[in-house]
Amino acid sequence: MARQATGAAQRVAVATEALRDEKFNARRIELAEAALETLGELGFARTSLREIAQNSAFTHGVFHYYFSDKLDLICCCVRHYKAKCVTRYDEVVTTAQSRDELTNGFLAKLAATLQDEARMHRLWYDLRSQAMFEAAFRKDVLEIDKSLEAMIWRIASRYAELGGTKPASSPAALYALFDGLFQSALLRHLADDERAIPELLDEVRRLLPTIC
Amino acid sequence: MARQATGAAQRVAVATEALRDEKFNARRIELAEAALETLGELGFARTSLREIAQNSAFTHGVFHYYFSDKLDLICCCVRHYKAKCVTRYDEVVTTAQSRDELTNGFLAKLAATLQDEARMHRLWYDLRSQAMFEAAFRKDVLEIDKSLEAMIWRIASRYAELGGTKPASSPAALYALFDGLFQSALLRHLADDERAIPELLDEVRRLLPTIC
DNA sequence: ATTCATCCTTGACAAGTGTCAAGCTTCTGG
DNA sequence: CCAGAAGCTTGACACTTGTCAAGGATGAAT
Repeated sequence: MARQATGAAQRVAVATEALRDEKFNARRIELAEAALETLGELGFARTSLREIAQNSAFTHGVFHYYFSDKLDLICCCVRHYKAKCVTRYDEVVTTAQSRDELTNGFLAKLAATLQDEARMHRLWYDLRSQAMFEAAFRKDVLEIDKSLEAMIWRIASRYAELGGTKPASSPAALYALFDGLFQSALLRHLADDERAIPELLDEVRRLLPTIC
Repeated sequence: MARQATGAAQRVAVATEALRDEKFNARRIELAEAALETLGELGFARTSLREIAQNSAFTHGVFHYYFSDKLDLICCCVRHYKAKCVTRYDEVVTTAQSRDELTNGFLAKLAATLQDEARMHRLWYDLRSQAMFEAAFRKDVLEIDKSLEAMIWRIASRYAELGGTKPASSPAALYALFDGLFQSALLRHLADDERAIPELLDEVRRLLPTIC
């Protein structure tokens, strides 16, 4: 009896703790999402905890209840950002039935994200640069970079498959190429260069058959 | 007579002013160089004027004698940085008499600069990211990016010429590819990945014949 | 209804920031 | 040699920063 009661109590305790953890984590993500807004607006260098709090429903003290310090918060942001972006093209990859369809779907998503999520993209490049100075970011950043490389590779593989060929480059080179082009287009787009997006699309359209 | 004297006096005045300007500019560059040291060490976000001054032979007040504000200083740094790096491979390009010679010379310089000047390179990526947030940097950054693209194009053109062919990609795509590969290798190198540099060299050696 | 842990706010702290004015030193032209 | 300009230092300013402790609100369990 006593043993059973204890066991039940323990199970309850474990369950409630798990629930608390879940709630705790949910709030962490909520705060991280709010932080991402401000980070995307101002960049890492100019973003303070107070500014983040002001653009959220909370006050600046909360962040020290949910995060050990500023680095912890930003690491959480980076990790959360990752989950949202590495699946961007997956639907196109799985549904496309021809090279043309895949190309058009890919280019459409590319143009859309460059247009609509420019602030998140520039934040990514900002944080990746920070990782070159701040060791605490490196692990997460390198992991995301690998995920993005895999994402590009899925597109290239499928493109090759639809033409009955094999990609002509390594995953690393392919990713470097797309990332470089995207980064350059993003900078030009943010500098109000209206040719940035169309020229990126042209370049990618021309490149796809030669490298995949 | 009066006219001549006035004319001579004016010439002298003009000359001395030019001299002063030159001295003034020399000091600006000296200060910018000191600033680059600290910026390369700490990154844009963590670098303060006092920190820069402490790592130099001057005190923090000087910077407001020579620069209107912090942005002005950093813009000067960026511009100065440019001049030093866009000619990095030019000697190799002009002296190489064969594809092998050019390849080996290029790869050697690539490895050397990644090893020895990693801090300057990460600063460049940092500042290029800053330009996505801070409009004041954009003009200079875009200009440097163009110069770097031209630098890569000189290598590719010469490589093609030495084999009697034409480069198979656009200058923009080629630069994006090399920049992406370099950036990724730099991050890995800074994360103490010893395979970063050799793998970059392998990748570039493999790529050169297929794209140039 | 009371108690107690959880969640969040508030206000304060020390340290650090860019900026600038006042004044010291050094150099230069007369 | 000396006056005045140029170059540089010093110290102060207003403000922002991350951090944290004290305490109020909230909600669940007894």
